[in-house]
Amino acid sequence: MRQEKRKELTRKKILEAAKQVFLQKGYATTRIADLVKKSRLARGTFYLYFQDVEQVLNALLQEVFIDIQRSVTELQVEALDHENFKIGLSELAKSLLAVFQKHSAVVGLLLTTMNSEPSIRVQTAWFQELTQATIRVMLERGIQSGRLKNHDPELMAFLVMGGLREVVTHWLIDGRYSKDIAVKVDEMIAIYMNGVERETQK
Amino acid sequence: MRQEKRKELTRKKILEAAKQVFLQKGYATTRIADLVKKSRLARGTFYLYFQDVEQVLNALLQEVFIDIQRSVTELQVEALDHENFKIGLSELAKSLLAVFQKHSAVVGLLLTTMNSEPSIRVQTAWFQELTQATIRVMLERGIQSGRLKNHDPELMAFLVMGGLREVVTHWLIDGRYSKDIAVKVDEMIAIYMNGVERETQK
Amino acid sequence: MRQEKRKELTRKKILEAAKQVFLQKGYATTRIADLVKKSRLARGTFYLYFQDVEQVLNALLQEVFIDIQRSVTELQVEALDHENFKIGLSELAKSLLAVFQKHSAVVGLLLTTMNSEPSIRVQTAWFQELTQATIRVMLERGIQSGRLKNHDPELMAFLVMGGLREVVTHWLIDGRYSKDIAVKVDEMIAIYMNGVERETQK
Amino acid sequence: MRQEKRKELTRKKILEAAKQVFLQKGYATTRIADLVKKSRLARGTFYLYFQDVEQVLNALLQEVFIDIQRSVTELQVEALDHENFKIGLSELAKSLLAVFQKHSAVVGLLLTTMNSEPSIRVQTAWFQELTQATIRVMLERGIQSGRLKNHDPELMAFLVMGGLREVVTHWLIDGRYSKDIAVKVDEMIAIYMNGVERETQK
DNA sequence: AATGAATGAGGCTTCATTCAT
DNA sequence: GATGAATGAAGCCTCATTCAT
Repeated sequence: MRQEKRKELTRKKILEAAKQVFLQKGYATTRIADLVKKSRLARGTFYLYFQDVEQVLNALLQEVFIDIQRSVTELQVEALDHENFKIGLSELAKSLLAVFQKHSAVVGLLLTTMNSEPSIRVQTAWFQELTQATIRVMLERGIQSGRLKNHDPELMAFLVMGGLREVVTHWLIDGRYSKDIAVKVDEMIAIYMNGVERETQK
Repeated sequence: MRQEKRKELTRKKILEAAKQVFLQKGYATTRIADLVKKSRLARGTFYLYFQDVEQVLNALLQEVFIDIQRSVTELQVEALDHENFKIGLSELAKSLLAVFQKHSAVVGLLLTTMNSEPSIRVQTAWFQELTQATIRVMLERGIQSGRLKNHDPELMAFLVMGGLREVVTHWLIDGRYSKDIAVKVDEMIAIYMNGVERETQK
Repeated sequence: MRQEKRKELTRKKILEAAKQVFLQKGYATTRIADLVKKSRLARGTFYLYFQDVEQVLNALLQEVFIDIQRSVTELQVEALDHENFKIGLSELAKSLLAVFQKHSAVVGLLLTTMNSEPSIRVQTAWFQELTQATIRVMLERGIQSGRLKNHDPELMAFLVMGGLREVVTHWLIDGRYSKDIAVKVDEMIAIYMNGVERETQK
Repeated sequence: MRQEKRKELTRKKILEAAKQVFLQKGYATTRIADLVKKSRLARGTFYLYFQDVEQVLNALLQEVFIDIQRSVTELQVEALDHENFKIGLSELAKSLLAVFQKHSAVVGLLLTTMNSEPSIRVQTAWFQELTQATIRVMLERGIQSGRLKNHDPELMAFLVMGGLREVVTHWLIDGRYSKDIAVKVDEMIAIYMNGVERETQK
């Protein structure tokens, strides 16, 4: 009982240290020695909980995975059934942003590592797939219900995914849009929904 | 001089080897040993040309930088003056894609490394900035001339940049859209220009 | 703690190995590999205690520094107050020789390295200065008390220092004067005190 | 004929470069690359004249050896036969100093390297021996002729040798006694001849 | 459980040396 | 003769991993 708690605490220490170190010097250059030093544990202790740095990264990603997945699946249904599609989308996006902000360090990590090493891409594939799938499903339903134009759902998913990542990256990592991120999200939706071209000859 | 040629050849050997190795095992895990093995040179020879692996990456990026910059600046003017804005955009995009395809390995590298480690982000900042600037200029002129809606140019630049990167990544790295990339580009432009929402109650 | 003792032991092992290796092949050509081989430790272990070979040399010199300084300062006072100046000097010299003999390997090292590379001269400057200062102080007091002629104390210090080093070098390194070093020291003192010229026309 | 001169010139270039480099960064850390760079010759050219850095050192020492030996042997005879022994000594010393000054860079090198590495000690042994022998011979003759006290000639040679080296080192390397070196030499002789102790009870 | 000293494989870097031009 | 690109052995250093305490 006591042991259990203590073990959990030590594990947390490592994860917390990792978050900070990854943020400071990046995942690729982080050594076990860095984690051990930051967490103020002994070198050997690390190996009682993780095999290597990658496992620590995965553990961190795991944490956010659950939250992101829940937020997406719960809201997806509501969003689609919403009489006003745009408002539904907006809510989905904002709920997602709230999760991102809660785990900002790890999400930042996710965004910067997901496209780097082949070995890591595997670990972040779930995020890619989850996002892709969510967007595709929404688009397909929108097309079926006649509310959306008949564009290639996959292509559209790529665009939204990429745009979202770019904006979130600047938001979380560069400290852009500190407060008015919600406004920007609505602008994003407006652009994707109605485009930027003025309807001249109307 | 014969020597001069030989030097140039050796340098090329290293760069060529690096392209292949980076592609295969990713930049972050590439060792000098990998490069000298692939290029079939002696360990010491590497140091006559580069200090470390990062310098090799930079040399590769440098090559494409010139081509990309030229392609963008040359066509930008034409695109903007084109009577049909969309066709101009399409041509700009396709010309850019041609450059990307010519340097596909390095551009793939650029796309995967640009958002990773802090140290590398510095090296790829030019690409970010060039793309951002190009898109912003075009948008701002479009807004001024009344052809485009008054959206935040920076936000729009992020969206296009992100979407483009996502699509190009799947194209170059995953082998998606092998042939019909041109079609997809036009679809991308259509989406950004006119949005995906159907104008129902018109 | 057990650990503490073990650490101290390992450090000692390295220092002991260094003493032997320096003696055998000289400081300048000693490699870390030599030290780990002689001390029968792993390559990496060396770096837990020292950064490079120079640090090992400094650690060794540090040890003797303390002993030499103590022996010199303690006896200096007595020597000067001695009614018979020469006997006082003799005792000071012999006490110094005892310290030299105790640390013969390191003192030999000190004598051979002190005038070599610029980088090392810095490390042995304390010895130069200590010796210089000691001799100067003694001379100046001797001059003031009227017991010594009014020669340039610095010059005199150089002569004694040089002579002492030469003799000690031959004693410690070449194995000269194995037993009668004490006799020779008294002869040195006699020479410095009364000169070698016969007082002919007295 | 032409070739001969050219060869000699190239050799000189290397030796001159070596003098400067040795002076700047010390003998032990001087690399062939340093000599090649300073002499503005090609790497391969070096090997047409010398095998390694030690050979260059030896060549430099060789030059001074001849001058020193001549100066010593020529003057030795005169000095000993001089009716005033002290004046003879003084002239010998000053003539030696003139040679030292002429070759100051190399003599400085000689003084700093002669007691370092075992391998180099061999190369500078001639200097040790020459000086020792000269001093011993002079002392022995002085003793025989009744002008000098009956001290151990070898010991005395060590003292003079050491003192001389110390003073010359400070003169050549540290820039001490820039002008009044001659005065100091006479003071040295006075000390060795008559000692520093005042003849109180006379 | 936790510790941290010790290990040695693996990667980095320098530099003497060769050899084709 | 002179050149300097290429070489690879030798030394340096880091760091994941083990293990006795």
